[in-house]
Amino acid sequence: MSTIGIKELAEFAGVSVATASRAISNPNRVSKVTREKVQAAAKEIGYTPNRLGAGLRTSKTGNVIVIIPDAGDTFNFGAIKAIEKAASEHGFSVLLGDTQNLRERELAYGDLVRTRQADGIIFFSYRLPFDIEPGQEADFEMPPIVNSCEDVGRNDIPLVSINNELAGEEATQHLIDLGHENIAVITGDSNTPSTQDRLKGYLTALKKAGIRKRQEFIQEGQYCIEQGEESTKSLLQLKQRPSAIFCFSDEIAIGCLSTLKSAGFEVPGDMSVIGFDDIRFAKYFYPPLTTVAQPVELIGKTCMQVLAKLINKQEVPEMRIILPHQLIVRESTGKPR
Amino acid sequence: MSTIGIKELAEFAGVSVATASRAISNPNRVSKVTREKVQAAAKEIGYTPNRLGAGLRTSKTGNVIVIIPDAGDTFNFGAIKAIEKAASEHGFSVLLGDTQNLRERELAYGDLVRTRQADGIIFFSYRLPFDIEPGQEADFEMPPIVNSCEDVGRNDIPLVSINNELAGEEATQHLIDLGHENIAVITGDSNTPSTQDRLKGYLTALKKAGIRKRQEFIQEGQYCIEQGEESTKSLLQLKQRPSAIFCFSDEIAIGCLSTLKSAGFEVPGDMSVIGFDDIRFAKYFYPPLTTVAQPVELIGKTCMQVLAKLINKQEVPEMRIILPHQLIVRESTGKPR
DNA sequence: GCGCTGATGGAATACGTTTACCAAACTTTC
DNA sequence: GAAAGTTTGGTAAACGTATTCCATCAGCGC
Repeated sequence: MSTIGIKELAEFAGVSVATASRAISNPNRVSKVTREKVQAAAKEIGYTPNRLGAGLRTSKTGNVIVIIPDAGDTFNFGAIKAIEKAASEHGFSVLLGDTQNLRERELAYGDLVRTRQADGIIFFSYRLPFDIEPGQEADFEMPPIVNSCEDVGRNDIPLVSINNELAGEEATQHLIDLGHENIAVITGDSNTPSTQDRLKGYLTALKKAGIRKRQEFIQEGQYCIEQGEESTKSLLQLKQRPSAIFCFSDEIAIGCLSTLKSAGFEVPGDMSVIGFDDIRFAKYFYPPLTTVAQPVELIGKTCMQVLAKLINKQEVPEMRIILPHQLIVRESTGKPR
Repeated sequence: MSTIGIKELAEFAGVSVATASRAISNPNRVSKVTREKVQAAAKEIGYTPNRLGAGLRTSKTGNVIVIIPDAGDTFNFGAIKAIEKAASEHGFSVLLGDTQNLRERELAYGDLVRTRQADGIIFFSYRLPFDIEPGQEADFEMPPIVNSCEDVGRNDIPLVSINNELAGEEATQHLIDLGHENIAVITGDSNTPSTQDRLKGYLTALKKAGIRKRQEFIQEGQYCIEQGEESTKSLLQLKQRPSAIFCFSDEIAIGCLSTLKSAGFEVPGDMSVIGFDDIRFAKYFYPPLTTVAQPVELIGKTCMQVLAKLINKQEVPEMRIILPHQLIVRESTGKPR
């Protein structure tokens, strides 16, 4: 059972191998007549090009790898989905690289482009998926790679993100505007630039309003529901309790709301809660969650556009693309009692 | 800048190409001494095998494609994540194929194994990602493929699923046990076997309890939040309203709960609600959601195990693997008023 | 020393495609 | 009808690897 390759196709269509190849993968270098003839023949004998063979020749796989600490996180996954959509429009397939925050897995996925399983990388981690010292120059040629949502601070790698600091400030300001003075935060992983920046923004807002920072109001954590529960419990045990909590992700807010409810606190009556991300469940929370929306669709699309440019060795006009966020006021925030 | 291939590696390590290749990709066909020597050399000169070249030779890519109608759905995504984890343990990478229920995209992703971009397929759709008439024999050799969660009813393709009919019956029975007689359902896509089976189970439970089926209590829909909202509104407008709603997915239940709340209904006081899937948010709903848990981790792991067997041309002992579901009673169901 | 086993070397082939090269044929334009 | 341009054919090389074939060699038990 010999497989049908391009030689068989060429023979069947009555053209040369060269022409057959041109007709399949470079349709405009061939006359319309032959193109259609070849394509019809391909359909008839059931020819499908072997991308491995082609890839070996052209050094392209048509895959991009998305490296992400926790693909299960709703915000992260929204971004992946958006990337997948954009990728397929660009003719790429996406490989999923869920690292569970393990360095070993980050490196393994980062290797996929060196081993020619992928043409490029989009990563959502706060560290590069290569063995490079943070400040250092790379001692190898950097593959096509874009940095999304977490700014690793390299100016040789394009960044696609929102302005987390400003967003953090605005969220805090919203609470201040409502009259809150005792505002706690539950952060994400303090290694991540996103958390660091949002925290900066929070502090800036407090300072501008002349509100003293209280260390016990800053609960450092992880971007997950369980963290929201735990940190909220800690906050409720404080002698001087906050009247508002700024959760650095909507998942944290889920845990926070749930814990508040169990403890008999009314939201926003007894406690205002604001989230971050605007995941698609946010408006279905009880109460519907005030949050800072990140434009996931746009983030995904932009990442893929930039990556495609990099892969095709085109100029990337802007290395730091800052996309707009938006404060979405729903019903989980209100005036303090 | 010549790339370093296996020739260079062999030369550097002082062995033949054959031995170098054996040491890298078939470690037990070579003595420990040489194996370590070669691997050390590989590390030193930074050799990484080109999987394209290897793949071309071996006809293996190391990728599997997961084809799924809506990867954003929390249940679906849980399964993908589990597959990804299992895949990486088996040495595979996973390609993400979100079809948005478009036939064209299903076929495109199904083609990935013919074009040798993937070695196998796991699909969550109710139709095969190939052009085959439903009842027909395939006129080509079926690639390694496993059918997950939606039984397409082919005995030449392994199925990994729960028993949806039984699960549907048990969920309904739970409501009956609580004393409900007016039980509505909001289904998923009525093309899907999962919805068809759950519906069968629902009807069986009613019948066994001697409760008459009411057509207006059966709201056909989609597995999404918006459907939950819309169908719940319809149900609330009925002259004779149900006292309990069985939502065929937790996402539907989110929409349902939200609409009930807006309409001033207490859950479970005025209306009991039960979901399906036990997505990780289910227990954080208000009230925490009674639901039927699907073992997503196990589903993902099992799919990958079976697929790996298929890819390695090993015997698959069982073509229909039915995994256990579990009714999880939380606080969204109770006795009718 | 003999025969046996297991490890290795050297050379060559195949996987399926793209593309460069050059020549030939065909089409359009003036 | 000639010149210029476009399309095609034929051939061959290249991409990087695994693997086969056979020969060789080292080590080992007897």
